[in-house]
Amino acid sequence: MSASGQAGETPGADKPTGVRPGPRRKDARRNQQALLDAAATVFVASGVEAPVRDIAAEAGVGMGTIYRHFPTRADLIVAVYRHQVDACAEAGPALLASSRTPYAALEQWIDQFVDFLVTKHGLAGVLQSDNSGFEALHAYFLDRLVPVCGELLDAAVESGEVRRDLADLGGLQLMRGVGNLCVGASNDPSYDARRLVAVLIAGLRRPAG
Amino acid sequence: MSASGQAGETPGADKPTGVRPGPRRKDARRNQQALLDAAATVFVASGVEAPVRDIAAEAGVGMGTIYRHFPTRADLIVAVYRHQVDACAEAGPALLASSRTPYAALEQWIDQFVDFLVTKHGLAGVLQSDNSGFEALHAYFLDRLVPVCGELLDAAVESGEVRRDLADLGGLQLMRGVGNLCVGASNDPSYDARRLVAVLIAGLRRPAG
DNA sequence: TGCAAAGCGGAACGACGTTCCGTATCGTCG
DNA sequence: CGACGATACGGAACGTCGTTCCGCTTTGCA
Repeated sequence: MSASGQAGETPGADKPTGVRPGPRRKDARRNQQALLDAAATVFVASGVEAPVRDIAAEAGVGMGTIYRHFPTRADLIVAVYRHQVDACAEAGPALLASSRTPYAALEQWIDQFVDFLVTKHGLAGVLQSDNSGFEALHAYFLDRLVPVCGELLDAAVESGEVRRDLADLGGLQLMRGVGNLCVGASNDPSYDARRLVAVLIAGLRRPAG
Repeated sequence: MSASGQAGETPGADKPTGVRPGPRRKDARRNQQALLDAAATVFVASGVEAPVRDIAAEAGVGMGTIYRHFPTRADLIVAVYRHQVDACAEAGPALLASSRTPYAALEQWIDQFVDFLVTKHGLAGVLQSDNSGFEALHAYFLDRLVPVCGELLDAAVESGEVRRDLADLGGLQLMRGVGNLCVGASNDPSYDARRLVAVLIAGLRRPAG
């Protein structure tokens, strides 16, 4: 099941973040880093849907190299944004501890997530499962973030701030909804994803005071 | 209304929507209809993102023919779903007149719109502006539906059911939000777009009674 | 220093949207 | 009724994309 398939190879169970067993050879390691840098640059300039060739060119490597290090573009995207995703995941419990109420924590966490998505051109558009070849990206983002989101949601239900009939909505659906609302947000200044997400989150709330 | 691009060819500026200016020659008219039927069939079978060649093959025509009748795939999609879009547009004022409150009308109208989107595989995914070459589709759907949605929203604000601070949200943003929430809904049974849309619409409501 | 193994570049492939143009068909006018 | 120009047709061809493949180069170890 291709649990990981990220930069290096992590055969066993997944190790959360952190150390990756880089390639054995020095030039390979250097190219891998060049690829990551180039991808980050190109993603900022042209969005995450930029042609693979552009990234290879920016890094000064051939097509074979890019695909050996990152079997699919999704793996590259995951590698580039991995630490930001991890930061977002780790922010969840922290917010839950520091905020006044679970709902406030959920609000802030979603805000942070939306910021992340909106900042990266086209990232949200690629999070949809109907796209082809992005299972890895999907898998990583979701595996990492869904449990956090689910916990926040559950806590907010438990505290009575969120409608009980939404208890079974689940972190996955909420995240997909939020992600979907962010699609196209970076391209069109007349579309305010943050505002719509805020409306969605407001809709979770229990009606009467 | 109508800014553009529909079935036939538009030599100069725009042409009024609604009536098809069928081609002058009989075989042309026949092929155009065959294309529409084929497209409808293929869209149901493979989604609206099906390759143009598949549609041409299903219709038994060549590539040139399909592009002469429908300069871009978006025009074909618009032509196929035009009457459903029109029906949706016309349902707006009717619901406003027949429902107990403007908010109820808005709810029902959105429901109908979501049904439409979810039923067509991948249609929602194509409504995003970040995709290429779908301006025509975007233009038609939006030109037709946005004013209706805006009216319903305005009425619901006016009646005090919807938060006043959302008065300037506009039909466009609300529709884009709803459309975005429907992305990928047909492919993944675990994602309930209708439910999330309901949450979004609930979020429009004024909080305390 | 030699020699696998590991890694590299980029040509090549297939799918796609779209364009182009030689040919076939239509409908009209003589 | 039989041409003849306009109209429409088919499908090959082009450019772009993601991805694969393979002959060559580099590396690191003995």
